[in-house]
Amino acid sequence: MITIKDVAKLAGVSASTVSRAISGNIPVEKETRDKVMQAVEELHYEPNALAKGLKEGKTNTIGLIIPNIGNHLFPPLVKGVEETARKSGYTVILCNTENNLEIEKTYLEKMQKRLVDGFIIATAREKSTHILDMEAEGVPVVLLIRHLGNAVDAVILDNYKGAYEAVSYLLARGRKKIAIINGEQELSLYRERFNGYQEALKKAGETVVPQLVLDDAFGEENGYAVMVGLLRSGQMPDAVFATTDLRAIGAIRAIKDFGYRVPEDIAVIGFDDFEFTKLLSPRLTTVSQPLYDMGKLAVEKLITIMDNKNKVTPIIDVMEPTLVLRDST
Amino acid sequence: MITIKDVAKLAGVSASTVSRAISGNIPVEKETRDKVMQAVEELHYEPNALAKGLKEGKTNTIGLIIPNIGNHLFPPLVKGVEETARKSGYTVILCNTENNLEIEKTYLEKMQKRLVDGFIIATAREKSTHILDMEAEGVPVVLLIRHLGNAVDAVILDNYKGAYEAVSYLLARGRKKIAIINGEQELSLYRERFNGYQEALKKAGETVVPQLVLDDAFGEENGYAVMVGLLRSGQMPDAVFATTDLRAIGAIRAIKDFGYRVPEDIAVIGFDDFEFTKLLSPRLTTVSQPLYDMGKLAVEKLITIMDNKNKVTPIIDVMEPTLVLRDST
DNA sequence: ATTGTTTATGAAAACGATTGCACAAAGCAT
DNA sequence: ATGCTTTGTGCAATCGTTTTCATAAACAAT
Repeated sequence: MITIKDVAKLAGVSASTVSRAISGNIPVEKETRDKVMQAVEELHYEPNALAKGLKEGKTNTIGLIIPNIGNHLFPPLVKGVEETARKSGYTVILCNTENNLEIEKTYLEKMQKRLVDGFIIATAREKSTHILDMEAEGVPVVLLIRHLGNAVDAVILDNYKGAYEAVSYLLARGRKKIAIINGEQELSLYRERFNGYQEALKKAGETVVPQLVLDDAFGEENGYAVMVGLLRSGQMPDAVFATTDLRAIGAIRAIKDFGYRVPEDIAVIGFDDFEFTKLLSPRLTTVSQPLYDMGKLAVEKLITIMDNKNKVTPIIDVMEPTLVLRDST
Repeated sequence: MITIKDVAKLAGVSASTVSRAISGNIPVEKETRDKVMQAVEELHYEPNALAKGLKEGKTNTIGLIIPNIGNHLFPPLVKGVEETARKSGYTVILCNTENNLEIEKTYLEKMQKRLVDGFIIATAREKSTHILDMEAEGVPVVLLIRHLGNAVDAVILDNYKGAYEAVSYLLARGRKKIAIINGEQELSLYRERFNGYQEALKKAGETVVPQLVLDDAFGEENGYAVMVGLLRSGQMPDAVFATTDLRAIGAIRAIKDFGYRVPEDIAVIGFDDFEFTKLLSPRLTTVSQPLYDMGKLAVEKLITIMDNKNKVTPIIDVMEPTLVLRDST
């Protein structure tokens, strides 16, 4: 491996001078600088990132913690993070936790001690004392797609608004009996989506009918199962608001299996706007999250935090969803 | 930050002893070890990864270079890599190159100097002297989904076989006029898929009719465009072999737009088995790549290479595709 | 000519870990 | 009891940087 000393020797100067010539922070005579640069070229010298990091107490690396890269939500998010980080001179270490708290903790602990300058965490747990601890210790952290009250900086979506607009749209188109297929109530994002649903109905003078509120576990399969249950029950809705595209797709499959048409008999709206959602037939109307931009913003916030030594109070940035109209409504 | 010296002081021993007690490689008296461990606990000491890496010349980190995490091919691959690496005590740094050679080179250069112990590269360029250079310099590298002749270790798919089996299946079901929607001929994987197509036809006594060979740029849009062109030309195929699921989906859209039925009038087979492919209607018959396993194998190979100081000749591992039968044939 | 500044450079001390070497204490054989 | 090995520990060097401090040279001001 070629070190700074090799360069120094070839250029006929000391290691310190090489360091100064390269960094440019401290003035070096033009002539010596040229000699150094030439030696650098000649030897293809690249400074050892480890030594540099050790000395400077900084690695220009950030850790990105996500539950599952296989979930279609995350690739755009990761892309936004990665791209923005790269453009600012940061490298990102991707950590996939499999939604396993132990793995998450291990990752955080392992990297905290100077492999990484800060974290972006996108694992959607509600209570996370270990993250609060990190924040308290002064480790730079930004949450993504989740928040821990106002205790930690975060970039989240206005879930309430997304749901409110989706349901309002259905109501405006004359739909009355609107079912909701929702997710785990422990997650605030699903509670908020439910609130949006509820408020939109209330505003229109409708009431929430309990039989049309379907709580679901996860994914396409369950969307299907739950929708089948509803159709069997005799309660025939004229629209479905699914809090996830996957649930919407499952619901559509069930509706078709029962011989009904989408959107003529039952309109369906999803949530997330997974990329492939526009390849389906009917193309899915859905609430779109600006995932790429959210990833981008999270990095920008994190960099600000890392640069600012003196801690300021956390800010929660709330991004706006967009209702994307397609053929399922 | 808590260092080994803090632990040493608290335990009343020297830093060296702490190091030895922790690593366990060198015997330490039971009693002192206990004292050390207790101090470690008490202070929540975690060794500084940078200092350790600098001293040992090893970081237990691998770099994973991919063109675009947004492409559905990559999440399963990344997952396979990440999970296997983690289980072996490695951390992975994800690098998204946007298919941009400059970004790729920058990443490789930047990380080569000891931030990373080895690389897995999944960017599908044919000529890559920079990678050959790395290999020559002794940097551990494994290629994934691509290969550079026999010069560099690689994990690839038997593209020929996948295509051969897909087309043979269509032929066995009585289809005769089989079109192929293919990708850039500069990429060997598409050349191989074409060869498989060609051979299957030949074996069945059919010949390749040039009008049915469609070369395409990329994605769903182009699959659609190219298929429209074919249907307009009056050449009516009874089956389509698309070398990518996205192309297949585009083709199906075109076929439907022309009022034909899939699979009754025209059967369609894709390639890749993107996860959402089974959510479409009709559910797509396709050639599945064992992406997760390929990522896994790549890591295993890389670790072997990194452990083995003495270089052995590169091995190209060829994985088997599987034909997944669904409703589009 | 003398002193005081400025400027460019090198030597050396960090950063936090590991490890070869030296040495003391303990164990064993004679 | 003496010498020889074994065992456990500390000291100091090392990894490749950056940066403080000191010094020498160049220059300006008296």
